[in-house]
Amino acid sequence: MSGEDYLIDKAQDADTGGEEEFVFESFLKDRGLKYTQARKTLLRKVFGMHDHFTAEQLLDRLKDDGVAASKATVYRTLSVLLECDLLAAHDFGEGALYYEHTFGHDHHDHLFCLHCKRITEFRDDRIEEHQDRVTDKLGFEMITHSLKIYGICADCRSSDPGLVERFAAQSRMRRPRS
Amino acid sequence: MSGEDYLIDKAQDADTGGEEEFVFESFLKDRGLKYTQARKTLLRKVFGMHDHFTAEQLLDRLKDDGVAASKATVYRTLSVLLECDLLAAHDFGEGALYYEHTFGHDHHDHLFCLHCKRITEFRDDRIEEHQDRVTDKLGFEMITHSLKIYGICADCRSSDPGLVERFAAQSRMRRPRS
DNA sequence: GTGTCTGCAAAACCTTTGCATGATC
DNA sequence: GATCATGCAAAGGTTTTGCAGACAC
Repeated sequence: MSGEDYLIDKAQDADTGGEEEFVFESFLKDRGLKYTQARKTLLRKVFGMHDHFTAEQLLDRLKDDGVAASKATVYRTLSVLLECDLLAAHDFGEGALYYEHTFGHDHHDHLFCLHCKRITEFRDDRIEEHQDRVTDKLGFEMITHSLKIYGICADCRSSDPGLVERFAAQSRMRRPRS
Repeated sequence: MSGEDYLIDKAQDADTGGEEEFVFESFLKDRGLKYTQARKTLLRKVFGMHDHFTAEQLLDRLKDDGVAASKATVYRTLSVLLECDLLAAHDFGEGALYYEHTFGHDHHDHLFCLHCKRITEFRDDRIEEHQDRVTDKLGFEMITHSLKIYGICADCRSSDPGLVERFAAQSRMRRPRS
């Protein structure tokens, strides 16, 4: 099995055909909520970010485009997008949450480079199977799960081989990764 | 393989023979830090807690015993204990961090009951092997990792079977578990 | 005695919320 | 026109930090 078999190609779903707008609008209508200009703008921006991003980064991107929205509106909109499953949030212990749009994506796990903060997605069905087995045996009903692997990516390592040791040393410091 | 094979028995290492004191004192001495009364008290309290606990819970326990320490000292001491590997911290998305003392414990993963907040430890070597395989293939140097399974434990389920559905519904709301 | 610790209160940090104003249906 | 959304600023929670006095070596 080669590395490519694990990787998830974000570019594949770069073009969703705008279907997310339909999902969002339906979700809002169903609950008597309004499809406002701010929500429209934010939805497009979020689906235009093909990496994981923080609320702050989203705010900055909006400002860059001259299409500002307030911090409160950004957080409130992200919250609605989470509820309607168009968005997922992940905590990598960096203080702020990282978001990614998920339009019918399968579950996946993450590699997080402690140096460049790059996030790589992967999926391993056998890990999933073993998780199911563990919860079955222990009588635990799984609702969700998260597997995060922290370390140094190949690019960072080749540009500075000492990184691994330095980050390993501080890995058991204040903010937890585990 | 039965459920017991996965479980980690915390009671086994309830008595460390006070060896952690030696480790802590050595660590402090090596860096020109002082083994103060507050640190001694906190170390004992931490190693007397055989479950996961938050900073707040630790503070409360200290107050109950009439042996108060300030919030600042508690946080600062926890931080030192993390550095010398006598303690580990885990974030289950509850707002505060959960700590557990680790005196030469092997790595393990966690089940977190969303209802009663009970934390169960388990270990599955095959999951670990698959993680190594993934990082190898992707050229990623793993430093640490965390696998957390969220759901409802057997006890909670038997006392209220509707819990699973209720928690599943709110699982994609604001605070992330993934 | 020098250098580190402690406690207090204030700050930091990300995120949420109250309220008056403005937009949507 | 009723209701919901927005923006601002203030509050929320946990954790960190600055500083003056107290302790350890």
